[in-house]
Amino acid sequence: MDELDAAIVAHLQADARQTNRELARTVGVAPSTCLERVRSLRERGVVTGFHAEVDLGELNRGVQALLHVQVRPLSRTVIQSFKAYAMALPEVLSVFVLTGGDDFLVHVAVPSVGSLHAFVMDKFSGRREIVGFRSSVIYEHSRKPIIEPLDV
Amino acid sequence: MDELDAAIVAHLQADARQTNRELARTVGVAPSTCLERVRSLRERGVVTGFHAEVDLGELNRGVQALLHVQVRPLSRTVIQSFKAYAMALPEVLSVFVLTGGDDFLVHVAVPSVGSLHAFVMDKFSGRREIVGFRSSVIYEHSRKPIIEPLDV
DNA sequence: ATTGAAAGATACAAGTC
DNA sequence: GACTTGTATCTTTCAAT
Repeated sequence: MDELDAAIVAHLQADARQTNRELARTVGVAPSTCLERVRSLRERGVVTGFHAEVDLGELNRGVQALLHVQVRPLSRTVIQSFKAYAMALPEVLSVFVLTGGDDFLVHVAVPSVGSLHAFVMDKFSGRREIVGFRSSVIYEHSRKPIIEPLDV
Repeated sequence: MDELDAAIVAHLQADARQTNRELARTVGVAPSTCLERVRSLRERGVVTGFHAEVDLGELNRGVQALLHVQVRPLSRTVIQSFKAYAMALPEVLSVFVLTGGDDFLVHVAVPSVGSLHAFVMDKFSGRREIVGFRSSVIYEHSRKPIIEPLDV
């Protein structure tokens, strides 16, 4: 991970579809060198994939929320099965498992506030392992476009 | 947004770097048709960009946490400036602004638990607008690879 | 709106320093 | 490890359906 690798990783996070020639010119090396570096970054697992980003509003999912869930008992089985259950729901974007093991944070995106209410009622209310529940609507979510390596 | 658009959006989320030919063959149309659909999806803002995904561990950021922050007073200025402050910190991945306006959720990735402690102390402890603070280490974060449109 | 073919640009591999 | 050159493949445009 030298300076060149870091520059390539940064530019690929910003635009994964620029041509290898363009990327090479931007970071100041020959195209073949750049291609080899990108290949190496993928093989080493630094770059894990290339993905299109979508607009949630355009996908009829303009309302986002965070669902804070507490489950019991604190067995591996309960935690794993709740996580699998949540990830299988179409409304869910991602699931955070928090240390301690009793807390989940579920990030969802749904068509409307009304459908959020229905979703919570239909998919979470009945579950016996849930002993605590709180939902917050997201007013705004800013993700950093480029994630840089931190100094050791 | 017909079936073809949905299929293209799904496949581009899974792999943004497959060739147009390959994508066309997968969804069952001619390459030129596929190219025109992708262009239209970008122009309509359904697909907002193409980005490389990186491994946080490889970037020396193997420890993730969620910082729950409450600020006061509830003025637009305080909220905006706190958000801008957080987004400018290299350790921060994303910031959620929650409805009500008093709550932020800050997603961070740092090299170690020790550096998390230092980060919280150095960057949040001193700030006068913060009236509540709680941090949770993330044991696991599963993001769904493909986000699908929901029915109206 | 979709298609097929033609023109220009690109990725990728081989060989050299 | 990086660069230059050559070839196969791809993107992109355009006239036609």
